[in-house]
Amino acid sequence: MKISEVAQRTGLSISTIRYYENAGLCPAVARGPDGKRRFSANDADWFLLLASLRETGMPLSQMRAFAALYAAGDETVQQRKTALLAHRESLSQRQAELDRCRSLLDRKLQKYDEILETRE
Amino acid sequence: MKISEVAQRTGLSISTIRYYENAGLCPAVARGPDGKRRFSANDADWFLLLASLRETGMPLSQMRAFAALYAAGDETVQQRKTALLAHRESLSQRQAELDRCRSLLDRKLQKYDEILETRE
DNA sequence: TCTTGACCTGAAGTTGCTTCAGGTTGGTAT
DNA sequence: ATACCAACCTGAAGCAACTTCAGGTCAAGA
Repeated sequence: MKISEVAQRTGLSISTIRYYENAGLCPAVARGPDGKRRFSANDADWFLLLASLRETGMPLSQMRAFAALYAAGDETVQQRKTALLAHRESLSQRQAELDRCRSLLDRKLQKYDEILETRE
Repeated sequence: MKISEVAQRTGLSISTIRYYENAGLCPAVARGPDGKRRFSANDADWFLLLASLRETGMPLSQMRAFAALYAAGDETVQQRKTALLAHRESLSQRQAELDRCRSLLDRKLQKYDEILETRE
């Protein structure tokens, strides 16, 4: 799979994919004889997971640690599970916070409506 | 109100508050005779709104535009309302995206569980 | 043949903060 | 009185996570 396809599937930009590889967030990606990256289906899946982790606010440093576990093979599944569980918890908090923000915005919008009505 | 109190109320750091003022995200804050910032209740409320906008992903450039409308007075209420409605919409999309990420994480966790069970 | 498009690298630029160095107050303990 | 401390100040540098840019390779199509 070409880098452009991985970008399409994951929603990451091509630059970001290269940046992530360079930052040690994935096992080294294979190259064709022309020097271009050739992604396996596994690679693509991994980048999809990375995209979700990043989107939900995991810092690169944690993602790097997670990638190291992945690279270390099946014995680390338990640790990876623990990491994901912790991250899911922090995502919940994030979502709750966003809901609080939304209701503040809603209250503000209501005030604007009152002002606009009062003014006829 | 002192800057530390505003920080407490809004969840913004003291540095961020100064940075925001400097970046033109609020009407100039009054100073005491000692040169220290003295925030009015309005100032504090404004920073609380700024905090919510930022937390929900609005870029500083948009916040600056929004602040300019605020500074321009009551005639801009309609424009501010329009801006907030648009932002609330983008927040909805963000939240939907986070939910998709969450379910991807959940599927991944399930796979981990299967691996761990299979292995007894 | 020549140009176009997709890829490559390494470096510089951007956003949104945070941290640091160095300086000024005002209140309290000695 | 004086010594000290915490809380504030400014301007500059540092940092995370990208994006953009400059310059280069290569295969395929007009």
